Amino acid sequence: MNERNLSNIPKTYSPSEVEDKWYKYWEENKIFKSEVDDSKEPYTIVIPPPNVTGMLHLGHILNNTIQDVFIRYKRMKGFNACWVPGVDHASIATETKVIKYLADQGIDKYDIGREEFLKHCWEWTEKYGGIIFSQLRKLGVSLDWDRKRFTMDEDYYKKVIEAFVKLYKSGLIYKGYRMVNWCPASKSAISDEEVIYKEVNGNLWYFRYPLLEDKSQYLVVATTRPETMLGDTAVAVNPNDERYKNFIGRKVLLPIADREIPVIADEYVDMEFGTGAVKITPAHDINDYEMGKRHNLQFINIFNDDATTNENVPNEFQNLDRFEARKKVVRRFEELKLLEKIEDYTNNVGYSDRGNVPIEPYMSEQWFMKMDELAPPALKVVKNGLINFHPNHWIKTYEHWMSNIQDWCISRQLWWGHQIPVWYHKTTGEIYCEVDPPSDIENWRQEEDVLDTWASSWLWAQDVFLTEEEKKYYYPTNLLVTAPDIIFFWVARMIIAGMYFMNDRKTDAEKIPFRDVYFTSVVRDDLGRKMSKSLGNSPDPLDVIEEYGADALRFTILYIAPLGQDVLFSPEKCEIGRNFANKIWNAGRFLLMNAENIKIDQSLVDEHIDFTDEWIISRFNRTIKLVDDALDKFDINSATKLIYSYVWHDFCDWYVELSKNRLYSNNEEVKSSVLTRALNLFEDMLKIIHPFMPYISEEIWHLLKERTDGESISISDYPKFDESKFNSEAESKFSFVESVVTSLRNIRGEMNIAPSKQINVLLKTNLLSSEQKNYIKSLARINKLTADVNADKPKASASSVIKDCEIYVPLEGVIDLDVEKSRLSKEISRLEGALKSVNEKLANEKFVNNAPKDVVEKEKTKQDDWNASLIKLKAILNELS
RNA sequence: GGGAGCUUAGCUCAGUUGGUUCAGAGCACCUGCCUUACAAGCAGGGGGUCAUAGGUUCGAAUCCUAUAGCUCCCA
Repeated sequence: MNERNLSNIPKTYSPSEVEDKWYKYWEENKIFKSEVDDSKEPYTIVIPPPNVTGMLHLGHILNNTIQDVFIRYKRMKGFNACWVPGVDHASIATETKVIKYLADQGIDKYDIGREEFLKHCWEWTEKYGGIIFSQLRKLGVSLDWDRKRFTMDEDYYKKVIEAFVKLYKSGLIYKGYRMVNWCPASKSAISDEEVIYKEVNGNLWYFRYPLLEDKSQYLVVATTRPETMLGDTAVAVNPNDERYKNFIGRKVLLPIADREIPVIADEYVDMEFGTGAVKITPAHDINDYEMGKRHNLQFINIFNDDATTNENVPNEFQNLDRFEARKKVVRRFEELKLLEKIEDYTNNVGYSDRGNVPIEPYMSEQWFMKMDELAPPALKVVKNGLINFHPNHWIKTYEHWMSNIQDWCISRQLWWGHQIPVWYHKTTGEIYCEVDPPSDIENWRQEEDVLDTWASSWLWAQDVFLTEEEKKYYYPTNLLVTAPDIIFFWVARMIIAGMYFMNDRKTDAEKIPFRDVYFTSVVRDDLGRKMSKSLGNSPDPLDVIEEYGADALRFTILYIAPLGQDVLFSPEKCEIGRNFANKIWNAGRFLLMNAENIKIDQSLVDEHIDFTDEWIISRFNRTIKLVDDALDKFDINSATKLIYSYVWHDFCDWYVELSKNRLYSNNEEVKSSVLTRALNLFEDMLKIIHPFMPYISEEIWHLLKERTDGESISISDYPKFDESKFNSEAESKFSFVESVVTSLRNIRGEMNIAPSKQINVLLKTNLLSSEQKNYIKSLARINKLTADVNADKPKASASSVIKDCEIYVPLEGVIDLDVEKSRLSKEISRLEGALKSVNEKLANEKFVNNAPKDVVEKEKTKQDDWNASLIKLKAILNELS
């Protein structure tokens, strides 16, 4: 593993060759293992559990990369970092898949029974359950695999059941017959949050309902769902609607069903919609349901649990799919000459998130959790800042939902999941709710329903820790990283669960499940469309990793993910990360190649220091500080940009180039000193890269020197910034050199001087040290550099001015005077423009009097500097003309 | 109908409490380079009335108001 072969480091970095090797090494050496250790402060994250049979997608990549960055960063900073992996059982999704799998073999779940069906579910889970874990490993995440959890684990299952029993006994769970969102595909209730609304182009049908006492008169009602008329038990109008005032209290004869139904008045009716007269189907529409209760109407359920029509409709309409029934009802109205008209109409139809069919508002018996007591404490801890959301505007969404929260329908008519621990006595009907079944089990029948998956995963943050000792140490966790679309499903409910079930703890700060919540961006494709299977715009992350490397994918997705907004991803964008990895690789390659001939000597690390060293050390310390600050603020995107910029532009573009002067000198001691220092800086740089790009940083870290077995950059010390290393003087010395060099390169470019051609340069200044001059000489490829404040201006030269320093490149015979004049003119007008605004400011008494002194001072300095430059430039231009 | 967010270069986005030429980065584009770490690279360059209209201020991309457009969530 640690064999170093430096003689032939390839020119390009090949991630595929190193990534698997290091992941194996990390696992074998238990680098990510965390155990209770009171001498260290814990830093804990629980993974948002993916579906047990789910596949890794780009949302997971973003989410888990962010978690990994924080956990690795904290681990290197000396925290006892603990990141708990796991999956949830995804009740409805898994059951749907297993049902389909069995159906393909001609097996119906009701034929084989609950016990047999669950065996198939477990087989399915075992077959597909490990896949997402191996996919996550590819990403390089530092999860503590010894802590793998599953919501159907025996321990965890028991916790879920205990929670139910506790809530039931406290009167917070009740059973009720009421209208729920029914998914006819899975034949189960679903919660409000599992309903997604889609715009559907449909129709508005206008039906005539004849008056009972005079069939030649009728009321016209408009509906988007004709088939539900079979369950109508009233027609409603607005009491203020003059058109219908004298219909109120009379009766109409409901066509087809031949039922007498009343015309009622209710403020709720919108006079503008349709005709202003509304058919009321209390058993199949949520608004009608409320109205039915207000007016004591009859509730007629016309559907079976699969949304086919039942025995409560006329014979010929029975056992039809709801959409078939719709056609037939419309046809019949047409035949009866009771169809007034059909209009096009776009409406919002609720779909079952999982079943992907329109949901049916449906009366049924369900279990509910009361929210009025549970919600307020969970709202409080977010509002008072014990839990912080990032970006914090999510608080408003959370607050709005929490303040308008409805009781939670927690029962599902499914088998795969946590079966509700309620038993009904076969003869007395008595209800028994305990963790353990009644002892005379033969006299009892257990509730068939299972719990909503979220009613199990809401305990995740507390019950992935199996012992009280663990819970005491690791809980509250530090950070939750999740997609904003499950803020209600999961985040809110986990907070509720924390506040309720952790009530043996004294303070709210100890009860909360996590201190910070980071809401990730939503990953979309390059055109801003949602990733979807049907569009085929969802790249397989494993293919991307294969092509670009896990580090490249990780870095890229963080680099392009703006804070709090959607991230537009395409695989090609991973070139950013791949190229960056290659840059790091080659910087390392450069240093290591030099190390073959130059002695590394740590005793020389503080010797032969010049301003370029002081500058890079200053820049590095500032970068560490800025990265620390960015991560403290959960601004991970800025952190990546800071690191990218430091590595590429400061270290590679300038420092490495500057170092060549001394590395290629003939003073062995200077060479040793420079290389040793550069390698140390490079190693520290790898450490700040490591949380973002764990593989390449580990690989090069091991190439830098011999490491003992089990050592890892993952558990090395993260660099601490040292304010005393900030060095403004060195920075300004460097910046002067940089400006002069850039200016000379610009002259070369504009004057078409080949890069290979050496030039002579005169600098009229006395501000430059000999060190600075040496660097300028080599970086600008200068043959002869003269620095003399009293020198005469050479004839026919290209020129530039940096502060008070006049730069001349003699080009007698080659210079194009027009090009040079336009260069100078451009610079002059640029300066004039800038000076104008400064002059105006300083001429403004109000500015001079009101602005802070230092701002005024800075403006004055600018004015002086630019004036000086301008005068010099103008003089130069004059001489050319 | 209620709420949240967004509008800055061709594209995607930074821009801390108003104050350095503050109008920036990456990608894309143009020009020149196989310079002994890297062509997945190096050097140089062009490009924006900061959505619109008002207002506050000595000073506005930044604060306020209105308008327009886009996205998402909830009902």
